[in-house]
Parts: sequence; C-alpha cells; structure tokens
Amino acid sequence: MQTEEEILKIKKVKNTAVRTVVLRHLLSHEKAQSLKDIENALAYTDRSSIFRTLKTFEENKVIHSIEDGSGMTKYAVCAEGCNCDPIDLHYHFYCTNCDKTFCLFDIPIPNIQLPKNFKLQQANMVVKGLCDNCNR
Amino acid sequence: MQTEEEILKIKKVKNTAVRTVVLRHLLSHEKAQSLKDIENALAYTDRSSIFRTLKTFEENKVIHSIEDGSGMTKYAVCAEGCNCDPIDLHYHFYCTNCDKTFCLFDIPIPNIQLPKNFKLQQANMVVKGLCDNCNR
DNA sequence: CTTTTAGTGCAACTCGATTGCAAAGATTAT
DNA sequence: ATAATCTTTGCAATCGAGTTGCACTAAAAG
Repeated sequence: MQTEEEILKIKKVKNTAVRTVVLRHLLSHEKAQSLKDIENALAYTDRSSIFRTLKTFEENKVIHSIEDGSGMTKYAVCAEGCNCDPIDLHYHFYCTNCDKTFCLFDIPIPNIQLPKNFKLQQANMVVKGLCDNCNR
Repeated sequence: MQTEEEILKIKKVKNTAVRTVVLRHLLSHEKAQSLKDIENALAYTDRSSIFRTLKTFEENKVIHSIEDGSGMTKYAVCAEGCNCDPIDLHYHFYCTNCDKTFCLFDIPIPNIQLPKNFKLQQANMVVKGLCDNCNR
C-alpha cells in the first residue's frame, strides 16, 4: 500500500495539508466517497477546497469519479498503474438500499463493439441492486 | 410502431393531454431526451407537469432513465415488451462532443457475476466518446 | 528578502430536480 | 344530473449538488 505522499509524488501533484487528508480519507474507505461524505468527515476543511482537490486529483489520475445515479458523484482512488484508459475501467456496484458504491475490480469489462465510426473514450458502468449487507 | 394511446393502455397509465405530447416527443426522437429538451420542445407545457409525467412513465415502465454523466437525466421509451428487468438492459452511448445519448440496443450486456450475496436489480451502463457525426 | 505563483476559505450563485398549493379536469357515488 | 372525491396540471418557491469570484495565506522562485 502506498502512502499519500508517495501517490502524490508519482502522480506529480504537489502535496498540501488538504490534499493529504482528502487522499487519506479516500484511501481509508473501501467504498467510493462523495464530496459530502468527505466534507462531513473532515469537519474543518472547506467544501470548495475539497471540491478543487478532487478536481485536481481527477485531472492527474489520482482518483476516478463515478456517477452512480444517487445524485452525488463519488470518487475512489485509482488502482496502482491505472491511467483511466478504457482498459483500466471496472464496474461499480451501487447499493440502492444503503447508498454505498463498490468498485468491482475483479469483473472484467468486455470489449464493446461500438457502431461504425464511434470512438470510445471512457465508460461509466454502474450495476445497481442490494449489497451483501442489505440483501437479507 | 405503437401509438401513444396504445402504449399507455398497455402500461395501464391513464391518458391525458400532457402525457400524450410527452410520449409523442419521446417516440419521435431517436436519442434519449432530457427534461429540458422536452420542456423546450413543448413550449406551453409546464416543466413540473412534464417532470411528474416522466416519473409516472418511469414507474409504469413506459420509459427508462439514463444518467449519462451530462448532469441531466435523460429518458427514452422502452422497447416493446420491456420490463426494465436486467435482461432488458442495453448500453447507452454518450457523445462528449454533442451531448447526445444513444441507446445501443444491438450490443448485448454480458452476464455479470456479482460478489456473493449481491443482488442485481438494475444497471446504468454508459459508454462515452465521440459519435459518428462528431468523430471527424 | 522580495516577488510571483499556487492553494485555501468564505460567500454567493447556478441550475437541475423537486415540492406545496390551489385551480382545473376527470371519475365515482348519490 | 349533481355532488363529492380523486387526479392532473400550472405556478411559484425551495432544495441541494456543484461551481465560481475574490481576498487572504502559504509556498516556490528569483
């Protein structure tokens, strides 16, 4: 497991106090986090600072964002070596009961044969249902 | 091709003026439409009425919604016989240039082997890139 | 040490989505 | 047919996630 400092160094993002705590929060949570999740957890850090930090992280491929349909974009740390290319994509699972979003790293995304002359850049694959905890 | 009246009858949704025009608009557009798209097209119909109509349609499986990451939920008429079950799902393609969303009916969604005890209810699979018109 | 550049915090604002409420329209009971 | 009830509609207001302007502070460069 890489430390916050190591990750930021590798991704060439300058380290700051806010960036460290935001990244630490993301690293210490298995599930993808929303801006609000992070804001609530980091009571003394300003929302817009967290927001801009997330944008910076995303631009520099420290994290990736997921639109899970909950109305709030969620963020998760990229796997080591991830370049956020289509090849690095994975499914996400959104639990409609507890509102949590899981990265399903182990399920491969198939090769999608797009219509003629369409160009694939990215994908947002969200599977919805009940997670193991809520499916009782 | 079914008429608006036939579709509403089959799906057991009472027919009204607003519902007819909203459904007609959706039927006559190949690409998924946002609330704003519909609002702009139907100048004399109130936004909240369209909004509630879309909710009603969705509940009764007349249409399905797509979150394509554009920030606006889009809606498209379900194919005949669709029950919005996982089996009825299809990919959507969102063009990052022209902001249009296509239903890719012809590309099958593979069977996704979820982790143990997870229950699949629905999915939102959006592939992003450039459509044939913008990819020049 | 001074100048320049980047990051932060606060407040305000944008815009899609949603709701309360009253009027209009449709349905059911009398 | 009329009254009572339920549904739909239009308007205005509100909500909330996301975003931006601006001044202040901290860090980097000269």
